[in-house]
Amino acid sequence: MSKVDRRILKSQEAIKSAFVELMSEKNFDEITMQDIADRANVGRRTIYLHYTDKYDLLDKLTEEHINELSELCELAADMNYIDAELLWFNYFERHYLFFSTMLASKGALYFRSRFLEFVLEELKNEVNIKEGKNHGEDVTLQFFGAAIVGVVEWWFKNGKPYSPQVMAERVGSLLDRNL
Amino acid sequence: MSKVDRRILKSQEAIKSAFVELMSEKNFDEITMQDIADRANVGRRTIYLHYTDKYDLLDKLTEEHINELSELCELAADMNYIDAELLWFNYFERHYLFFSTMLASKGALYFRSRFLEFVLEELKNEVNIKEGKNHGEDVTLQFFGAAIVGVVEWWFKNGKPYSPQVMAERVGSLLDRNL
DNA sequence: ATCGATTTGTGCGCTAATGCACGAATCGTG
DNA sequence: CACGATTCGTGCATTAGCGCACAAATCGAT
Repeated sequence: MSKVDRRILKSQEAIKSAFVELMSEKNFDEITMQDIADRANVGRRTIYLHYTDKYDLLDKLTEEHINELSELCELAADMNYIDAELLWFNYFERHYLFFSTMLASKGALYFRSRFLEFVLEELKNEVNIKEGKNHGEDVTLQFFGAAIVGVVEWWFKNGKPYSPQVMAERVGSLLDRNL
Repeated sequence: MSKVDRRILKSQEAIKSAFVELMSEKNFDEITMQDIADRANVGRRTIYLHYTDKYDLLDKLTEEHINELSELCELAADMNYIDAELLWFNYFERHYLFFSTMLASKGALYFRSRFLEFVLEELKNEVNIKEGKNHGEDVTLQFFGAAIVGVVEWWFKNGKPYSPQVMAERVGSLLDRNL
């Protein structure tokens, strides 16, 4: 059981938080490594101990969240859509700053496309399970993939007008009825 | 110009903040060094790099704030009592958690007595300046010293019922009228 | 295109923090 | 009082972070 040194955890957490904050204030392209270091209160030199560059930082941060969502999907394997969506929306709410910032950001389309890609992957697993609905699978996937990403974007951009519970019920029902 | 290494500043800040938080939850005597380390997310070993023990921590923290208030007194040397008190009450408000915790704490009477001692010192400077009012100087000092500490305590214990401005006006007027 | 300013990536020597271990001290219970 | 559990203070080897410096790359203005 390898325990990660606390200093590493602290530095990484500070860097990640700083990055997300800055993403809500500036375009990705405008953010410098020194900006991140200043906001994180670490040496610029330190960032390079953990990340190759800011693209690597964005990538790793994205993958972390996607891995978490993926694990939630595994947990949800035996659940109905509503309960599964509730896990997701609860997760989105807990990481509000991250998701709202990333989905809103003008200079980081990368995140949105990666998120869509992930959602499509998960949907693909679901659709394979339900045999007999193979008519235009690609189109169906893209349709619902975009719908899910879109509704999450909408939820954040509009300041979460409904609770995670309500969102889960509505999105879950839509998925149930169509997949 | 000696620049303090950022790691030292971060560790000290974390330790001090953790200590104040814990003081609002437990008696001083019940707080262990491990409690502080855990809350501060630093190694217990690290605390000893900066402080001899928890008494030293309490002492240093107290002296820091008292030094700041003392500097405000120097700034206020040419001001009337109301403006001078405003500087103090603004300071108290900015350090709300510290002062309310320390003045409320059952296990750290040390702070209250040190604060009183400091207030008495400052009052002594003021009373010396105003010649002709030497009747029962010790009694006068203790009277107003306790009054000032008491009203600050009351302010915090009652959740700051008035703004710093109002408090400064009332306390400043009382001092003006009596000293 | 040129040029000065800014940012990037990296090597490096040094310092602060880490976690472990251990004996001493203290605490709480029977 | 005895004793086990907990906390304290400290030595120590190791590691992560620091800040500096510098060359290369990039940016923005002329």
